[in-house]
Amino acid sequence: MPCSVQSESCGACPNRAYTEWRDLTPENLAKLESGMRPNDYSPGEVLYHQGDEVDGVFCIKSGLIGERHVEADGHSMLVRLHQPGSTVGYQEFLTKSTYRNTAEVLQPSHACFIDRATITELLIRDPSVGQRFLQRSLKDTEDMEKNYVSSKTMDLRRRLLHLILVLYERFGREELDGSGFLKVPIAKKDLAELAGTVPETLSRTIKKLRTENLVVFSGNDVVIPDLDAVLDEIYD
Amino acid sequence: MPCSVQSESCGACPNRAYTEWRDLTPENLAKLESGMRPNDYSPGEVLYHQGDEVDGVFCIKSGLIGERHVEADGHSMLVRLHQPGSTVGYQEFLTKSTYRNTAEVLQPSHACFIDRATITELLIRDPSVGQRFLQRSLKDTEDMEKNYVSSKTMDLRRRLLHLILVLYERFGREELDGSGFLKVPIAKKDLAELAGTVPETLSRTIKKLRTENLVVFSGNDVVIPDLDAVLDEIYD
DNA sequence: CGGGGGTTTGAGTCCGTTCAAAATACGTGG
DNA sequence: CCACGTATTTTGAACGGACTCAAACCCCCG
Repeated sequence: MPCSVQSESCGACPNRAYTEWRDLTPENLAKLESGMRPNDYSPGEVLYHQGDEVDGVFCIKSGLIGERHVEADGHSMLVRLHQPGSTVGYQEFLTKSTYRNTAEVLQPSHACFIDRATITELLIRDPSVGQRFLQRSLKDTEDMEKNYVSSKTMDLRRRLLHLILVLYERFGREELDGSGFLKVPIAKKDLAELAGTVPETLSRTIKKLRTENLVVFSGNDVVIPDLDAVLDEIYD
Repeated sequence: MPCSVQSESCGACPNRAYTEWRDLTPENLAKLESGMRPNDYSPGEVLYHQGDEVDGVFCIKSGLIGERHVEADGHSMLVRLHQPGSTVGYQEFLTKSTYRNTAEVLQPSHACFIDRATITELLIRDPSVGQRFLQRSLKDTEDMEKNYVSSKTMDLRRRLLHLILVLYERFGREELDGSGFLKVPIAKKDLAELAGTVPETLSRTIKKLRTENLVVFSGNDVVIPDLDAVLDEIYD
């Protein structure tokens, strides 16, 4: 169960500079703080379910959230990941629709729920909020468009290499010897859904990458001996 | 070659109610009109090329425009279609990037080019413009997300049926006998790219749909004997 | 009437899926 | 700390949807 926290300062939030609230005046920041509800979440919990009525958004302070879409036939896929600083559910909020996906906690997370009234008020008080959401939405469209194009023009091997590189940029670090190290923050099952495939095929592809010494998995730890070699593979 | 038209009134444009300029005051509307340049375009012409520097947007008055993405390896795909009322290139304009795709004229079209200075000015003068672009971007993200999910969870047959239904809503009409009629406004080659496949496979799928009397193509004329039957096929 | 692009048909191939089972990792209680 | 049961991951074999390559066809336009 989510464990409620008494009070919390958005002004002191380390992610504020990356959120849509970054330009708020102290006064409006106070309004935001008074209208939001911070919570701790454990992996497996959901912030909201696909199809639910929208009553606010979630601002991620720490951890990792995934948006999962499930089809009527049971097919499931991870649509995108949300890191600290990301506002989850803003799309559906701003279009006044129901949630398209289920927001699932993938790593222990701390997130703040912001209710409808507060966001609406802030959108009115400060036009920068709407502008930030516009920039965010433009980015999301671009990402999804690239995803779509990739899914049609690249085979799984290249898509996976690309995904690994994206994850490396977010969660990895370079070692002293120049190789890359990465702890994949999600289960193989979810990694498969993110890459647009099934666990079996992912497993085989990973195996092939290991034999070629391009990307070496051991559990969820990944070593990339030669980053440039991976880049060469992806970009023709 | 585009043929320049002397003057044109945005206030009298039949699509204005569907554009991002719908809320402009007469004064700002005059600003828009003075800063835009109307043109006629023939099929095959391009409004801009993938990779070009962005210097404005195109507002479609009539006709049909397609956004085509070409990969380094020659793979090409139609990303989306633009009908009258749509503003083409706004994404790249607002993100100050280069064009992601090539905007290609698919049907004889009339479009107005609006330069950077004019849009920037209007965005400052009237906040409703930014809000409209936000709503537009949210819709584009949703569309592309649905595209992406469909491409992974539905086979070509269902995707094509879905696409035909979308085209029917835009370009088709119901006949007296209750059947649907549709003139597909693009070549099969482009239809294939839009459906995320190649012409050969599209042709085979169309053939199968005809033998089942679900969707009957003859050239680019399409008859849908039973719309409900198609809907049943798509949704489980 | 003769190109020439677009469309269709045919045959073969491959990438990725499905189904099934083995192997491994993991959490929990003894 | 180890044993056990469960979930995840891996491996194996077979299938299938969509692609590729190649050729025939067709329709439109000069």
